[in-house]
Amino acid sequence: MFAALGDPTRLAIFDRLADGKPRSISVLSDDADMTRQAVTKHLRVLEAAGLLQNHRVGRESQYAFCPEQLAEARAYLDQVAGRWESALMRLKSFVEDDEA
Amino acid sequence: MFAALGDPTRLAIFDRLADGKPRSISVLSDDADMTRQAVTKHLRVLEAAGLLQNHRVGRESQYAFCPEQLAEARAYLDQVAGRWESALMRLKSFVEDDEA
DNA sequence: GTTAAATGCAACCAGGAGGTTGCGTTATGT
DNA sequence: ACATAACGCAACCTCCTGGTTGCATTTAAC
Repeated sequence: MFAALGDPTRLAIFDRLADGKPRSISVLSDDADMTRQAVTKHLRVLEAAGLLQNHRVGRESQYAFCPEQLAEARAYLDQVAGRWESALMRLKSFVEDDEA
Repeated sequence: MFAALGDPTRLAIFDRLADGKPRSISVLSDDADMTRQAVTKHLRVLEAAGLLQNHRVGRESQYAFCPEQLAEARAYLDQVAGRWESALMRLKSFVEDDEA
C-alpha cells in the first residue's frame, strides 16, 4: 500500500480522487499526459492496494476513493510513532534513575 | 517518502529501528539475509527520505529513527481523509436540500 | 444498424531498482 | 605493528515497473 502511493503518478491520481467523486478512466487520462493504458495500469494497482474502488457502469468503468486502507496506513504510522515515543520515555526514566 | 516505505525490506528495517536505538550497518545486515551493500543502499534511501538519521562513530556508521518525516506523512493522510469527509458532508447536505 | 466512444488484452520496449562481487580504506584490538 | 572488523566505491547483472502500440470487444448514440 505504501508502494502503491510511492509512485508520483499514482499519488496524483489518488489525490485527484480524494474528493469522493468517481471518475471514468478516459476522464482521468485526459489530463494525465500519458496513455489511457498507462492510467489503467495505475488504477489497477491502486485498486489492488484497496485505495480505490472500481464499479462498471455501462461502457465506462468508474474509479472512486476508498477510505478503509487509508485508515490502516494511519494506524500503522501511529503505532510506529507510539513505539518510538515510549522508547523515549524509557530512556528518560533510565537517565533520571541514573541521576537519582 | 511513500516510495521509501514501499519496499518491504526497507519497511522491515525502518520498523526494526522504530524503537529509537541506533544500529550499525553490519548489525542490521546480520539478520537481513542479504549483503551488507544491499542493506547500505536501503539505508541511504531511507535517510534521503528523511526517515532515518546517520551518524558516523569511529569505524561504524549508526542509523537511527527520525520522526519528522513520519509526522508529515501522517499530516498528509489526515488532509486527504479530511477532504474526503468534507466532500461527504457536502453531498449529504445536497441530498437533504433536495428532500426539503 | 452503423458509427464512434470507452474499455480490455497482449506484446513489446527501455530504464531503473534491488542485489551481488571485488577491491580499497579506515579504525580497532591485541 | 599487524590482523581484522566495519565500511565505501564502482562495476555488473537481472528482473520488474512504467510506458507504448495495435487490435478486439462492448456499449451508447443517432
